[in-house]
Amino acid sequence: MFRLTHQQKNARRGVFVTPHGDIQTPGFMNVATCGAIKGALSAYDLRELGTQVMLCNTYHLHLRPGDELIRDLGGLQRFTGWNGPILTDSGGFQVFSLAKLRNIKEEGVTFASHISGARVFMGPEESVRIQSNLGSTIAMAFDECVANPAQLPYAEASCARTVRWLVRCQEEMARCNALHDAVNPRQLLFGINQGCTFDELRVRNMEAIRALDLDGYAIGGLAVGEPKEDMYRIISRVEPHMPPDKPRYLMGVGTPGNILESVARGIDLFDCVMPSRNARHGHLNTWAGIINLHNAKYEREEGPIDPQCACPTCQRHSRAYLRHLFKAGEMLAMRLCVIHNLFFYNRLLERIREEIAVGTFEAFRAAHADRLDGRI
RNA sequence: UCCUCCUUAGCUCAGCCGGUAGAGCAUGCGGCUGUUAACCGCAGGGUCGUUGGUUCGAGUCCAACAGGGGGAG
Repeated sequence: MFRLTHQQKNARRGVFVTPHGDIQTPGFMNVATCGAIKGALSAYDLRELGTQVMLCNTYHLHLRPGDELIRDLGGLQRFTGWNGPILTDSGGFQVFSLAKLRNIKEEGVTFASHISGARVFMGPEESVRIQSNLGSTIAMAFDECVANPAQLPYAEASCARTVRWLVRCQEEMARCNALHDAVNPRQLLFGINQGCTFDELRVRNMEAIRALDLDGYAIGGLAVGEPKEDMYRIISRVEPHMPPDKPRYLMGVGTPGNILESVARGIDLFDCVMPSRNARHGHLNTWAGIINLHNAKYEREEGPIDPQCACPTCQRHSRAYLRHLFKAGEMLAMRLCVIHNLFFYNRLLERIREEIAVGTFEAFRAAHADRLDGRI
C-alpha cells in the first residue's frame, strides 16, 4: 500500500496507494473543512492546482449538513465532486479546541454545538461511524489533542485514554467496513501520536499505537503554541519508533520552512490551513518569502505575486490588481490568492519530491527553509 | 425676505447640568499552523466653520458672519 521509492537521509519519497488514487509523498493535503476550500474554490479548481488529497472535517460535516445525508447522497466524493483521495479529520481537535461546555469521559465527549448550542456526544465509535458515512479514503482516530503547555500527569492520562479510544476506533472501523452498504468498504484508519512535548511519553505512546498495526500514523498536538525547536525535537524523537512501511502524517503543519524541516525528519504527509487562510488575509507565499498584499508599496506593482510561479493567478494578474481587489472587498481577491498559495504549497511539495529523487534535498532545504518563512 | 435645523478625524456621526474630544468606516502596519477566521489586534489622524462676547475655564452658553438642509411667503 505504501511504497518508498527514494530516501535521502531521513527524507522519504514514496507512493501511497489508496482505493481512490495514488498519493505521491511527501504530500500536502488541501484543507476543505466543510467540504469546500474556503475562498470559493471548487473541486474542478483543485485539479488545476496539483491537489492530491482533500481534507474534510468530521465535526463540521456531522453538524452540517449531517453525515447521514452525505451517505445517502453517495458519500463525500460524489457530494463534493472531488473524486480523488479524501482524508477526514476525526473531530477530536474541534471538540477539544472550540466546543464549550465539553465533558470528557471514558466513553467520549459531550459538547455544545457551536452552530446551534445543542448538546452533541462524540466518542470513538461515533466519530468512525460518521467518517464511514462520509466515505473518506482515510479516517483519523478520535483523539484528544494535548496542547502545550500541559502537566505531565494530565498528558499521560490523556494519552492512555486516546490509546484506548484508538482500539475502539479500529474495531468500529472494521465493523463499518464490513457493512454491506458501506460507502467506502476499504476505508483506511490512521492512529495519532500524542504526548505534548514530553519526549518519553511521546515515544511510549508511539510504541503503543504502533502495535495496533494501523494504515498510517500521524503526529498530533504539535504546532499548537510550543517553540518550533520543541516540535522538531519531538518529531526527531518519535520518528525512529514509527513503522517505516507506513505513511507518516504531521497534523496541522505548517509553514514552508516547517514542512522542509519535517520532511528532513521523515514525515510524508501534511495539512495546514495557513496557505488558504493567509491567502484570504492577503499574505502570499513566494519563492523569495512572504508578501502582504495589503501593503501600500504594492499599489502600483505590475508584476505577478511571484515571477517564478506558474499558477493561474500569476499567469494573469498583477500585484496591483490583486491589492485593489482586497481593498475593494471583492471576494475575487480571496479566490485568486487562495489559488496561488495552494498552488505554491502543492508545487513546493512536488519540488521536494523531485529533490529527494535526485538526492539534492538537503541542499534544497538549506537554501529555502528560512527564506520561505521570512517576510520580504 | 422671514423662520428653523445643521457645521467636531479623510467620510458618517457621538459628545449628559460648561471642566481643553470619542466611535464606526477609511488609511497604515502586524498576527494567523489537524479553520466558529472575507477574521483578530495595534497605530496615525481633529487650533471642534469664522470672528467676537460671557466665564477662572467654551465643542458645549450668547451675538454676528459664512456655508449647507428643510419650511413659509
